[in-house]
Amino acid sequence: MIETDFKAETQSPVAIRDVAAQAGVSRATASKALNPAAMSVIAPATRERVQRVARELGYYPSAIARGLSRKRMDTLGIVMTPGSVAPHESPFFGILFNGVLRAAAVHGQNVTLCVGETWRGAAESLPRFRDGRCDGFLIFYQKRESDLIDALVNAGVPTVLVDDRRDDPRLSWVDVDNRGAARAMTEYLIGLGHRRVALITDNDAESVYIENRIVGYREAMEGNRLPSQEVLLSYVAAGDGGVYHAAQALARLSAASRPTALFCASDSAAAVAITAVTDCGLRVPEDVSVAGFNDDDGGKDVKPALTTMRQPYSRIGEEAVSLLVEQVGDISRRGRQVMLPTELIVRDSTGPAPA
Amino acid sequence: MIETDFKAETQSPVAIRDVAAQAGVSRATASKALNPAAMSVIAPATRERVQRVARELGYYPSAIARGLSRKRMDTLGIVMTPGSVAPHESPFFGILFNGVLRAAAVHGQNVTLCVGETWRGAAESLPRFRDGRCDGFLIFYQKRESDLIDALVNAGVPTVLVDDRRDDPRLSWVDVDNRGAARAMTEYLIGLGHRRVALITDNDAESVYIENRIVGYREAMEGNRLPSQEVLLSYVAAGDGGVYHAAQALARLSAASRPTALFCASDSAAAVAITAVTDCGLRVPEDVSVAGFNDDDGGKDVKPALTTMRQPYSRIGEEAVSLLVEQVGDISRRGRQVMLPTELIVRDSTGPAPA
DNA sequence: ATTATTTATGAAACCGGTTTCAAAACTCTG
DNA sequence: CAGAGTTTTGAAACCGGTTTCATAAATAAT
Repeated sequence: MIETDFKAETQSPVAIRDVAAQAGVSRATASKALNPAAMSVIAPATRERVQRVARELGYYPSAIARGLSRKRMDTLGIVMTPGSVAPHESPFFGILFNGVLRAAAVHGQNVTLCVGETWRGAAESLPRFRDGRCDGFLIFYQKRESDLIDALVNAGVPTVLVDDRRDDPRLSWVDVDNRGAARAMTEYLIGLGHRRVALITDNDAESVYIENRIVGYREAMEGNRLPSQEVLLSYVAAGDGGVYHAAQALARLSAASRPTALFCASDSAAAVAITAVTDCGLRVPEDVSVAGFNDDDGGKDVKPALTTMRQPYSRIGEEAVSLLVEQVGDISRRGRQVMLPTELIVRDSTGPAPA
Repeated sequence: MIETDFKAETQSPVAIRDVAAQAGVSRATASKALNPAAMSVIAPATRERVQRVARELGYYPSAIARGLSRKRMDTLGIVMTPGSVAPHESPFFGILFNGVLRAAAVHGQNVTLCVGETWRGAAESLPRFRDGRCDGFLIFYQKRESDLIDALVNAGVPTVLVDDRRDDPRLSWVDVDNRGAARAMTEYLIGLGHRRVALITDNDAESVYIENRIVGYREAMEGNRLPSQEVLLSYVAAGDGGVYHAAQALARLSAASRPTALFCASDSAAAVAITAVTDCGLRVPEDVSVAGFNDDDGGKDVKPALTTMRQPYSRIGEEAVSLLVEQVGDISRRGRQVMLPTELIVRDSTGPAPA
C-alpha cells in the first residue's frame, strides 16, 4: 500500500461553506449568489461580495455535489464499441466527434466516452450506463443484434441512435438515407452506361447502415434489370487486405464479365480498390470506374480523386445532440427521427463505361 | 417551458435505502454488502440476501453519490483542443484512443473528453477541470505556450502530458524521442546517398513534438555538412493544399537543386507529397524518395507503400494511463517521464538517390 | 404610525452513497 | 456460567452542493 503525505487537489479544497463564512452569509445565499439562475434573487451588494470572496478564495464548485442534488450532470455519453476507433474507421469518428463536441458545447453539455465491453449481454454493462454519470446516450452505428439499445430504452434512459432507421417508435435516431443514397450512386453509375456494377463492402450486413446500402444497390440494379455482383467483407477481413484482393479478383475477370464499375461502401475501401485495379494494369476511370461512400477519407487526395457520396457528419452530430438534449429535458420527447440528405460528389474516379 | 408528466430514469429510482429496507438491514450494512472492498466484513447470509434484493429491485448504485463521498470518481479526462479531431489528425487519435481506453478499463477507470475552448487563458476553462468530475488529466500534444498545463500542475491536479519532453520536474509525460527519430530518418535517407533532403511539416513549430522533429532533422543534416531545406506549414495551411503546393514547388526546381528526398512530418503529408511529385511527372522513389512519420495513415495502402517512422501509439496510451493512475493514487508520484522507442519502417517510397 | 407588500436571507432537509465507531450478538475459554 | 475475545451490525456524521419555505428586513400603501 502506497503511503502519501500530501493530497491531490483535483477538487478544490475550498467549499461553498468557506465562501459563505468568509462573506458572512449562509450557504444558501452563497449558492444563489453564485448561480446564474438564482442570482437575481440576491441583493446586488451581497451577490458581488460573495462572488469576490469566491474568486479570492479560489473556489471551484463541485460538479459532483451539484449533480447529486440536481439529479442532472449535464453530461452526454457517447457509446462506442471497443474496436470502433479502429484505424480504418477513425476518420469518420473524427469528423462526427467535432460535430458532437461543438453542439454539446452550445447546449452546455459535457461529453464522455462509454465503451461497452460486450455487445450481446447489455446486462453486463448496464450498471455503468445507469450510474447517473450521464443524462443520456448517443449510440453510434450498432450491430443489429445489440440489446443495449433496448435495455436503455426500456429503462427510460434518454437515448439517441446515430444509425439508419430502426422501427422502435420510442427510439430517436438520426442518419442519412443510406438506402436511397446507395441507390442514387448506383443509378448514377448505370447512367454512365455501366451495366456490370459490383458492390464491395468493408463491413458485413450486421450493421444496419451497411445493410441498407446493400439494399439500395440491389434496388437500383434490379430496377434496371441488371444482375448484382456483391462482395460483402466482414470488418476484420476488410482490414486485412480483403478489399484489395476482392477488387483484384474482380479486375482479373475476362473483359466480358469484368465489372466496369466498382461501388465501394466506404472511401477507404475505394482508395484500396483503386490501387488494386491499377496494379492489375487497368486504368481508373477509363477501364473501371470506382466510387466510394462517406467523403471522409481525404478522397480529394486519392488519385484519381474519388467520386463519393458525402455524409453531413457535422450536422449528424449536431442533430443527434439536440435530439438528445431535448429528450433529457423531457423523456416524452423521445421517438423523433431525423433523416439528413447526402450529396453526390463527382470527381475523377468515375467516368463513362468503356465502349 | 416544457411540461413533463413522467420522468426520465437515467439514474435508477431505487436507492440503497430501498435495498436496505427490503433486506431488513441498515444502509451501512447494505453498502458494505454491495462493495467488494468491504464485503468480507458482512456475514455471508446477510451479504447474499442484500445482493439478491438489490438484483430483484433493479438497483443501480449512483456513481455521483459514491463519488461525492469517496472524493474519487475513477474517471480520467482527456484534454484536447477543439480542432484537434480535425480530419487529417484523426487517425492518430483513433489509435491513441484505443490504447487509452484499453488501459483505462484495466485500471477500472472511466474516460471522458474535455475540450478546452481556449488555449491561452487557462483561467477560463479551469473551473471545468477542477469541478471534481475527473481525478486527473491526460493532455495530448499541446502548443508550447499553453498555460493550462502549468495551471493544473500548480493546483496539484494529477496530470500526464502526452508530448515530447518538457522540463518541469513536477510534470509527468510520455512520448517517443521525436528528435532522435527524425534524426534517424534523415540519416537513413542520407545513407541512401541523398544530399538534398527537404523537410515538410504540416504543423508549425509551435508544437513541441514538431519542433523536436525539426531539430532532429537539422542535426542530421548539419552533422553531415548538408544544407537544410525546410517548408514549415501551419496546421491550417497544410490542410488547405499547402503540402501539395509545397511538394510541387520543390519538385519543379531544376534537377540540380531539386531535393532528391522529401521527409514529411506526417504520413498524410507524405501521401499528398507523393501525389504532388507524381503529378509533376517524377517517379517515387526513382526520382524522389518520400518518407513519412507516425505510421498511422494506412501508409501500406499508399502507392508506393510509405517508408515511415512508427510510433507505438497503443503503448503511449497505456503508459500515459498508468502514469496518471499512479499519480491519482499519490500525487507525490508525479514528475515521471517515459520515453518510448520508434521503429523505422522501410517500404517502397524511398530508394537510393538518383545518379 | 401602522399595516400590507415586496425583497432578501437563512435554517433545515435533501440528494445517495461511505465510513467511523460504539454497541450488540455471537463464540470461546477456563 | 461469567468474562474475554471476535464477528456483525447500525446510528450518525459526512461529502458539497441545491431548494423549499418561513422569517426578517426594507419599502410602499393607507
